Amino acid sequence: MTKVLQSDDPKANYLLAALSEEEITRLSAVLQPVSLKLGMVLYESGEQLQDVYFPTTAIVSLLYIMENGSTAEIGITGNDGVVGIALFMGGHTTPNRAVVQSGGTGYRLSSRALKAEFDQAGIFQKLLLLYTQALMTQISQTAVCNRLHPIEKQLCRWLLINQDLLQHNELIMTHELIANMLGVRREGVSIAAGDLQKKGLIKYVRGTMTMLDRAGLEAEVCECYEVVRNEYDRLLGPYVSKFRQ
Amino acid sequence: MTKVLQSDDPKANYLLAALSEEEITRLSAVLQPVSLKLGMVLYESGEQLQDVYFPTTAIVSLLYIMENGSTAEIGITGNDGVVGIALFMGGHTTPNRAVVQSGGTGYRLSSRALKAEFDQAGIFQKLLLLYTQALMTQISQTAVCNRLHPIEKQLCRWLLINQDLLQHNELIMTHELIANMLGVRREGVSIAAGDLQKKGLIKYVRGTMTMLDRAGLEAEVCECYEVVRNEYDRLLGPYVSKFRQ
DNA sequence: ACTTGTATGTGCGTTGTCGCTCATATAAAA
DNA sequence: TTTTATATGAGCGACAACGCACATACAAGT
Repeated sequence: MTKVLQSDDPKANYLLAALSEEEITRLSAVLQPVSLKLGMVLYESGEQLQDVYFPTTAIVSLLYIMENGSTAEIGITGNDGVVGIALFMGGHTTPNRAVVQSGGTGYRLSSRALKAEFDQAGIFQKLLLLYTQALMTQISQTAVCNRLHPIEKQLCRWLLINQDLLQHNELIMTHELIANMLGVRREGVSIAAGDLQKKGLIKYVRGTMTMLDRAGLEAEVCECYEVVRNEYDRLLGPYVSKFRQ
Repeated sequence: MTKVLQSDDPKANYLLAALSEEEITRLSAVLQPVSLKLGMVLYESGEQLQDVYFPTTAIVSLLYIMENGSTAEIGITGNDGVVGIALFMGGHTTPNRAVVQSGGTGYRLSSRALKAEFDQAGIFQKLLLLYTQALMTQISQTAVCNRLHPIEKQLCRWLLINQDLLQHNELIMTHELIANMLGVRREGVSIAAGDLQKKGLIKYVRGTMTMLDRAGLEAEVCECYEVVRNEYDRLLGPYVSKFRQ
């Protein structure tokens, strides 16, 4: 596999792109470009974090694992945020797992460097805290959505969120894996996906799913999608708006 | 209604109790004791927050309100935490409502005073961020619990959480209100509560519910309760352990 | 070409929760 | 005491999601 990192740039991550000149020069000395491969575990539930990650093209899923082994996604981070919040929040770990859901690139920052920069109390700190709040909204909305909305709506939401973070419309993902994310049965996903395909909104074959009609998906999705997106824009829009289309 | 505030003390709130001498003297000049009455709305969804609240005997519920009016609780704060996280996270507001679920007392801190103290980057800041992380765990677990566990288990969890924050075993709360918290039908709560009552774990009459057998409830509850509690203890235990029994 | 592994489709019966309606019981107000 | 409001109990049918079992279809390797 060839190194694709040269075409990348820290500014592909919205948070890094919004830093001051001073901060970005300080950080670029310690930011390490990394290839985040599909399935890679960035941190395990309960395990002390060593680094935070700023995805650029990769998408990382925050997964909750129950005692009986069933899983559910509580949040998704791409180039809109940072993975490893527990490091600057002070907990050093969290009871969830971070898994690369869509392979790509990102930047790694060591715990030490992160704390040093965080304690400068500049824009960096501000952005990290704002992103954390945005993530809380995402998690909250997931809680509510799980409670009140049918699988098909949730699948739409999940697809739209992923499309926002992807640079393209193709998702390498089986129904089985999606089911693990949504915390439902594989069959449930197959049926919902089958419906969406009949409606012409998506198409899929053996592990790849393509979003065909974004407007159509937005018409199907529950309010939860927009609430989270609007809140992200409200919180971070002033800093990153120029980078979102 | 008589003022009951004289018997109260900021140190009844775990976070305030864990501050340094210096911090607490600085803050006690600006902390205002307040009576938090049942049903009082501390902030509305989307409304700019003016103050944060440190409950002492009151319990505050973080409620999510859907477009169709249905509600669901995403978190609960009592004397273990602080209400109004959006103020120091930088968002100034959040898409949820904070309602007093159990009347009592607390301390109010103005936005200005909060920010001033937060920016001192002392224990106060550290505790607020740690509590925020604990709250994220609570919200995450709610998301997962909503997805995977039946109403009766969730009711057990909700009762235990409340008991932890109460100084007694009696909850002034109708099935209808509990249903709004859990985001389920009133009948669902009635049936679950009826079951628990048959098992002798609780008893209730018209708007008051009494926890009779804590060990029994702990035997019934899903893992979600303990995960959240353990994570709180892990994060804040070093600072507040002496104040929890 | 054939086998094997994996992805998706389909069809059960079961359960939990839903929305609805109405009955009953208790508390508060008149 | 009587009336009124509110809290809880109970009984429908409907439906979404469950767990399970198995069929089919496609892909990769031998």
